[in-house]
Amino acid sequence: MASKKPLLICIVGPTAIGKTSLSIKLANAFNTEIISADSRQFYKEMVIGTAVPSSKELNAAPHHFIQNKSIFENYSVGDFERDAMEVLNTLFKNHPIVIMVGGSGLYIDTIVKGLDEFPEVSEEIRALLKSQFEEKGMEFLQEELRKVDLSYFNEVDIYNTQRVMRALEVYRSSGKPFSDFRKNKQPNRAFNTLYIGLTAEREIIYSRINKRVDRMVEAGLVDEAKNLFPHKNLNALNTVGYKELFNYFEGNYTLEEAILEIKKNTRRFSKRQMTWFKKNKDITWFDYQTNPSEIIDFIKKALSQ
RNA sequence: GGUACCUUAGCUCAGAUGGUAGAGCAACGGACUGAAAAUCCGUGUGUCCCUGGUUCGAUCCCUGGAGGUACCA
Repeated sequence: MASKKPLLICIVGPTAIGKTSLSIKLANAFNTEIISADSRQFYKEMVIGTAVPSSKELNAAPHHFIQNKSIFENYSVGDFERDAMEVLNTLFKNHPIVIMVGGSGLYIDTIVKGLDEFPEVSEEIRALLKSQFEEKGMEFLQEELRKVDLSYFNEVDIYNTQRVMRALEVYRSSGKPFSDFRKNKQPNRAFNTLYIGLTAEREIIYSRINKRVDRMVEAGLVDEAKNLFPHKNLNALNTVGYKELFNYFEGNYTLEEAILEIKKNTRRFSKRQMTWFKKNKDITWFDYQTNPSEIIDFIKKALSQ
């Protein structure tokens, strides 16, 4: 490689495709460590439903950002960018290559491409927006956004409450329109990136998902969710595999229905993941059955160029 | 074997005095800058069982089949 920059290998792909297993093999092959970019595997209270790597897998290679947070903490992409960049920079001091795996496209992009800087938003501002939305409805928020940030108003899906509220909380915190902060600047990262994508035909992905959900239930997912049920309103628990079981506990579904819903929502999730990754033309895709040694050779070849 | 009813989208079903069809679910496509496993937007994908007939025109009516369900034997 011409430059002396270290290399971040990003392993991406839909859920249940085998990213964890590949990442460990690559970490061992290149004698390095793994950064997880998975917005749910952070949380130590969720184990079965998030398909966290097993203790055997965790012992096979050093992992970062696995079960290092609690569902009672608020954790966001911005926090992840700060924390992960710090770990990454430390790792690069001793490792020319680091592996990052994850199914959360935004989290991957955040490390590779960076986020723009946005102001801090206080809990009070967020809470007020929420209550205004509940009392006065979406039109009220849309109207404010139209007045203070016409540019973003025209761009955003104004029926997406999360987006509209986000833009308004930034405006109310800073007095400046949200679109002013969206500079889309590409930070100069001190590393190169190589994307490895794992994929398969839709039918295969879906059948792997269905089987994995069955295995999760056998492994005790229902009990795990039952213990978390009292905290069901926490953001971190708005998660496939848990929210459907909360509905079962509340009597809205039978257990069988809840399990079918988990499978369906996981399928839809995997489709959204693919939509995100398809846009990224830098990803080299491999079939999920590809022998890891073939992928290792591919990386070595890329390194030598 | 007889009688009745049924056969329309991947599934469950609706429908038009005859003008090639539509709901729910599933599925599919897309967006994405601190909630992202979240949130939001968009899309009917069809040999209307087969076969002759009547008709300008049949998925609809008539003939004859095939398959299914129920009841009677």
